[in-house]
Amino acid sequence: MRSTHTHSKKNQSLTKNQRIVLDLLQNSGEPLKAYFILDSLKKEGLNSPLQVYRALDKLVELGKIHKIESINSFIICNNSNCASNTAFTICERCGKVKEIKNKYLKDSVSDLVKDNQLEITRYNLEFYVLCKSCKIN
Amino acid sequence: MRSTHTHSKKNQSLTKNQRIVLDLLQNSGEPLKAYFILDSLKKEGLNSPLQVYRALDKLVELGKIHKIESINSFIICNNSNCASNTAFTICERCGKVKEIKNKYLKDSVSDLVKDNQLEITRYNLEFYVLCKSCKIN
DNA sequence: CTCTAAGTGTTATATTATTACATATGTAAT
DNA sequence: ATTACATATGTAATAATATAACACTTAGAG
Ligand SMILES: [Zn+2]
Ligand SMILES: [Zn+2]
Ligand SMILES: [Zn+2]
Ligand SMILES: [Zn+2]
Repeated sequence: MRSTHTHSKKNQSLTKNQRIVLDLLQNSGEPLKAYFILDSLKKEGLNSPLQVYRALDKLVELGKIHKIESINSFIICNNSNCASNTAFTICERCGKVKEIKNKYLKDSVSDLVKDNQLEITRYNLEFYVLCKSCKIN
Repeated sequence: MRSTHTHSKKNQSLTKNQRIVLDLLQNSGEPLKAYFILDSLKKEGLNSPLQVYRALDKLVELGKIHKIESINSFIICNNSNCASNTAFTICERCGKVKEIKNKYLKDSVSDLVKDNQLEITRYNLEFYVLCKSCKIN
């Protein structure tokens, strides 16, 4: 059984623009910038920044992609359960980004913010690291 | 004993531009945007974005201020020991920002990222919340 | 004083993101 | 099939954020 059906079903309700932007991010796996996405999808019929930003906004809203704020880039969600909570490691040296997969993260981070008068609705965690290969070299 | 001396000593090595930008952020206490800072300091002699960005860069480097990535804003460090590690709560409703003061935070967050092949050099944590007063209303 | 590193002033330009508005499409009720 | 509504699209213009390049100045170390 190929994954084609599952994949298309999962993305079934997406519009054409949303789909081609999502596909690009999915195939890339890396964080991409909005104007890079625009350039890459000129041939697919995307002509203006707004078309890209609208698709990105919707995909973020759906939790299918995340925005990495400190590098103004967007990346496919690799975790499937983070909603609008994001946690990434970003290598200071090579720029490689990895989403942190830790299903207990949400509970853990809530404990960090002790003030119980606050209600955490979502979070964005950016850990700058030296990645495995950059640490060696 | 007034704090004037301590304060000026602490900022002694700052240049004129760095000082006036820092003073503005210190007096404000709120996150400010670069171009707002520029407008506010026209009368002090700041004429171009670059003058502001250069001062901001230096102050960030010195750990005296922080950049809050998700709102492209800068805020005075209210913690004095965070170096380039930042942790904020941002109210989703009113936008109020508070720096999280928790001296154990660094250790705690390191534990979150289990992969020991990674070396965390710094972090930027943005917790979106409903603040005390917004929660009530 | 001389040399150097850091900072300044200025203009221009690059990058990131939104406003405004007219048109089109999907979906559900009639 | 027609209407109504919400959502998405296409396009042009512009706003907001940030950096490059270059000539000049200042502060400190030796
Ligand atoms: Zn995710
Ligand atoms: Zn690396
Ligand atoms: Zn701080
Ligand atoms: Zn609030």
